Amino acid sequence: MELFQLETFLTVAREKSFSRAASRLHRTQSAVSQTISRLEEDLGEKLFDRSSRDGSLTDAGQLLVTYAEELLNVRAEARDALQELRCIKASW
Amino acid sequence: MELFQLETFLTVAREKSFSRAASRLHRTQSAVSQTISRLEEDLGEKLFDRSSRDGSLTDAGQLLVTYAEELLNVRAEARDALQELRCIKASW
DNA sequence: CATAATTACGTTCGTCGTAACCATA
DNA sequence: TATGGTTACGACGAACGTAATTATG
Repeated sequence: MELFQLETFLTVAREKSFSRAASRLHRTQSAVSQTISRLEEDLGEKLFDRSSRDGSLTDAGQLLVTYAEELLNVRAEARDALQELRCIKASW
Repeated sequence: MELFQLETFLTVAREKSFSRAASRLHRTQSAVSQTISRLEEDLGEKLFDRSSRDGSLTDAGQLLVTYAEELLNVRAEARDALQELRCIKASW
């Protein structure tokens, strides 16, 4: 479970579509599909229900959304904090 | 900035040594060194002060510790939650 | 049938270990 | 000079895109 995979997962979950997620991520449908497959394999859980093509999440998928959001938010905070530190040090 | 890299970083920071971190992570010194180098390159910041060999953190390194801890904790929570879901579903 | 997702294939990039190298206490 | 960290090198795995395939509405 890496942040790159979670970013992909969350984009698909939000767009409710592999193809729209791919477009938003500037990747191909194929790449997104492969990344999600690897994440599912790693977790041992399907995250999306492929039977209906409306991009609906499984139970595990729904559960993961919240954690994925938090993880990506914290990473963003970390980046901001580092940037802030750079600014402070530059003004020395 | 990926969780794999942060796990490596945090282990080095806690052990205050690349070699002890490597041992704990069941990797070689070299692998740990390379992973840290890539992370530093990605962030555009040195995280450890190599001049003194006591494994001391730079300002950026100290700042990152807190975020790295939180990120790894949240991932652990996510894994626990998924496991819990599996147990619940198994009892159906 | 048209659109969405998966699979196959070759390429690229990050991590790995081994081994050689550099540095410092 | 012994120990800790880095660099060079080749191997492996995960990501990529293209293109062919499958499946669903």
